[in-house]
Amino acid sequence: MMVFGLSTRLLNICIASLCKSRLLERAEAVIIDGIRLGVIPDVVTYNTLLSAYSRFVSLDAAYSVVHRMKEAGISPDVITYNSLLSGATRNCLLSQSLDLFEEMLQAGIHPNVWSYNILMHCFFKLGKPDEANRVFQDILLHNLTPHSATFNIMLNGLCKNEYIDNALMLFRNLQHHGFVPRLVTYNILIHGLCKARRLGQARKMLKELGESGYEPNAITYTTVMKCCFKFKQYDEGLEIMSEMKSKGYTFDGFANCTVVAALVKTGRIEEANACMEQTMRNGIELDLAAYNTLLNMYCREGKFEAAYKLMDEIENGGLLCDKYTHTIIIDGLCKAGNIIGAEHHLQYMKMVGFRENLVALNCMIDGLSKAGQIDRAMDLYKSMETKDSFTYTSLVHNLCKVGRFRCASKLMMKCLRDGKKILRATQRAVLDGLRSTGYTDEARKLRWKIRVARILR
DNA sequence: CTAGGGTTAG
Repeated sequence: MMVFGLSTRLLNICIASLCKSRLLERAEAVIIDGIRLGVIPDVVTYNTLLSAYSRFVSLDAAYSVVHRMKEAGISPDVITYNSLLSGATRNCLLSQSLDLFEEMLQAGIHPNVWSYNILMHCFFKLGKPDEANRVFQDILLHNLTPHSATFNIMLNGLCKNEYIDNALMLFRNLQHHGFVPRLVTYNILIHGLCKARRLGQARKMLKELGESGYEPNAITYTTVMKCCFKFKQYDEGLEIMSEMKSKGYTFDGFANCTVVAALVKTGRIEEANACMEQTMRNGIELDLAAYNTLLNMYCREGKFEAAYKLMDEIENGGLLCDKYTHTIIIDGLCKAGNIIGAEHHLQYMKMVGFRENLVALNCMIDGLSKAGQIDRAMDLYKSMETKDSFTYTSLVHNLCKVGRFRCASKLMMKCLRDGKKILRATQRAVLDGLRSTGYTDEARKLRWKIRVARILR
């Protein structure tokens, strides 16, 4: 008995290590060998295997382990259910999660704090913060000791459901009761603040993070950086980028795309080049999004030959150019004043099977209007299935530039009726234009419409 | 077992 117990423990250690390295087939083989030698797998063995299948393979594969363990006469325990629950929640099979929870209760298995943690997470994913909060209260009422993850899940869920103020309040309250935030906690709140455009508070939280003795990690940096770029605070974002670099963090593929795109957008081509090269030196392979980023860089430099060559390389390397690739080329050609080339590429895009692409057409509209072909831009606009605020802003802006204020005004009214917003500067250009050319009534009418639209929104 | 993710247009 003693020998068996010990052997099963050893088996489990071995299985855990194989599972951790995702060597599931080897793990299965070891279990079979073990049985042959008389080592009986227990609930821990199956749970370990199940959790790995759920994480690395599929939920169905995890269920088949449950089936096998039941056949072997072993009853699922709370950990079995928690693994299934977290798998279902991770895969957004939320009703399945709720069913599993119910099933667990029916089977007479008492949920532990992790079961409740996952359930909370599930309710947040469902967009039901009230239900999640009820679970949170349940944890406290059932005298289950909350784990620090319990609080982090709660805070994250509140942030994701746009209850950032509640999250902050809970955070302060918890701190007051002795909760020691972890780095994750700060990252959660900083992301929430960034998303809510509260950059000042995000900055303060970043400072607090430092004062608590933590060092921002790569996640902290990329969160804040991305947020700066999103709100067009490029200098600030780039400053964070260099701070991140100076701390010795390197970019992964995702961060690299964000940074290079921002550098290109702000005309810092040299730096963009350097960044791209550094990332490649770090052994990160370029995928399609990275190629697209590089392609955009070539276009902005006017290196169209290099751009076309890169497109060939992409497709020869087994990747397929996507709508981003083609749109980047079309926009690049437009910006370089090569309208004919851009139109050709638009045709080509259609030919290789892409359906009408709003962004590509918007680029075309902008290109045509800037190249003095505003009537053709208007024709294109009329032929479009869908329009958005870019379409309107681009046309209205360029109509103003050539002094066609009444046409611009009409288009803007249509835009407002469509419920699309238009850049403030462009609105002003139309109003000023109408007034300066004597159409004060029209200006007044337009102003009224703008106000109404603002109230309705 | 919770935190960030990339690329295009005004």
